Amino acid sequence: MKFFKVPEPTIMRLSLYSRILEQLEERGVPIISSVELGDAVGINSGVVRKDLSMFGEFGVRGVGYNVRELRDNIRKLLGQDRSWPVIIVGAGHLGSSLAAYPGFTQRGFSIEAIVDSDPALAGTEIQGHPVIDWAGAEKLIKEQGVRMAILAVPPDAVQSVAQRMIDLGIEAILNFSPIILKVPATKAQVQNVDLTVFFDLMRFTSNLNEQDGLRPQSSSLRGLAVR
Amino acid sequence: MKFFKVPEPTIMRLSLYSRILEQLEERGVPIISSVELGDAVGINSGVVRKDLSMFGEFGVRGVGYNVRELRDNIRKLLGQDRSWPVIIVGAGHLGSSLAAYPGFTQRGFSIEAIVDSDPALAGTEIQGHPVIDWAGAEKLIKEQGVRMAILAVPPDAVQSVAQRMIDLGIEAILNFSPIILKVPATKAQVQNVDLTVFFDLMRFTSNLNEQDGLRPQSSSLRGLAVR
DNA sequence: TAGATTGTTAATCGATTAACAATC
DNA sequence: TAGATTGTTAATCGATTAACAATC
Repeated sequence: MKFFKVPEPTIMRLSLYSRILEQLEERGVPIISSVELGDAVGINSGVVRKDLSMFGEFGVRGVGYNVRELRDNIRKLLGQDRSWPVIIVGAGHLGSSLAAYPGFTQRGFSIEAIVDSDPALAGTEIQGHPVIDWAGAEKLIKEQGVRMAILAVPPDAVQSVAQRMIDLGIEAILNFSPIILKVPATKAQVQNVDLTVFFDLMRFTSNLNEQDGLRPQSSSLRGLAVR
Repeated sequence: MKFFKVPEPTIMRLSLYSRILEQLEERGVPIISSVELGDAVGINSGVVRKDLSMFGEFGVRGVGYNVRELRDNIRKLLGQDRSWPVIIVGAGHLGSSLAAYPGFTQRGFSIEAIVDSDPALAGTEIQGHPVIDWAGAEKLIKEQGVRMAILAVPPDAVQSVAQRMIDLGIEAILNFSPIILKVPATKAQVQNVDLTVFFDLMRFTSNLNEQDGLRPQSSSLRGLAVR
């Protein structure tokens, strides 16, 4: 088999295309052009064609892309065509919220369990999902072939928890804890979703506007040197 | 005043530096070099120096950066030195979870209220935060000088909700709804936090590994053409 | 065939990395 | 002064955009 590097932005956009195509399919739209698809996700049509051409030739010149066909292909590429078992680590605020989030199920994941080190929690349920201890986690991961873990543990525990998960065979980690988790790419793929960074990004604009009393004016982020 | 463009990645890293410096300050570390700071957030030291030099000269050649001083400067740049009022739109699953998330308060935000269009909810409380209607929102935003809104509404409502918020004077939006919100940058700054994209990013790896029975081997994302 | 749109190549842009003079 | 580390410039890398031949 022949592998090639795929830019992360490309995969993120495939995810967006997938969602748009799903909507088009529901509305019964048979064909879409790269221009229309690009407009729908706010990007240049060339990017759409380039992204798709990395994985095959899905379109028909002079015509466009068959919506259902393209949707099916992208679903397959992203693994959206079946349900994936995941395990959540951490039964705190964030972990519980994630467990309650219907988006997981809607997007083809099934939350097998929530792991927590607190012995008082093992055996209970959160939103219908069993809370288990680490011994239970090992068993579950092996038996169910769980490949993905979602981390929502205190910052100081993240690194060791990740290591533990990798040792149990986990190969993809989505880290919601406010710390940049570093793991060799040969061990597992890690995605950090650091909400505090997004908060700061949002605040930067307002803070800057306040400093000079301006409303946003430029089309990109501006800076102001410390006086 | 002289403004200049700031790359978004730079601001995201400033957020990370800020957190590391906070920890160093707590531990009583007086000085840090760009190499150490870079290591802490997993990047090259040159990036650290370049990021910082955009806003001023914070270091001492041959010595490094004074931790407390640098922390204070970055806090000021990001607006972390005071509390910012925010408003959450949408009292559903996601909105409620966000309202319950202690990270907002910890990182210097105060949730003034949750707006919802359901008249049955107005007047109630979620996690101690009042749920209000749109009339209430208008009043609150004006009176409290709220500049930021966090959107957690159904996809089909996002665009109109954003417009409404901008009309009320909101200048920075953090959109958690699974849709790419598009707003002219002259109107407001928008950050999209599309969780489903992260899910797909995580799954892509596992899906690919499954297709050839491999464990992750390369240092970057790989692709496999549709056969 | 004429018009349209893909797949792909070349040109541009921007961010990261490497290197080093300035200087504590 | 000698050693260290910054601030900054030049070189590299990678992604986006523009352009167009291929082709339905």
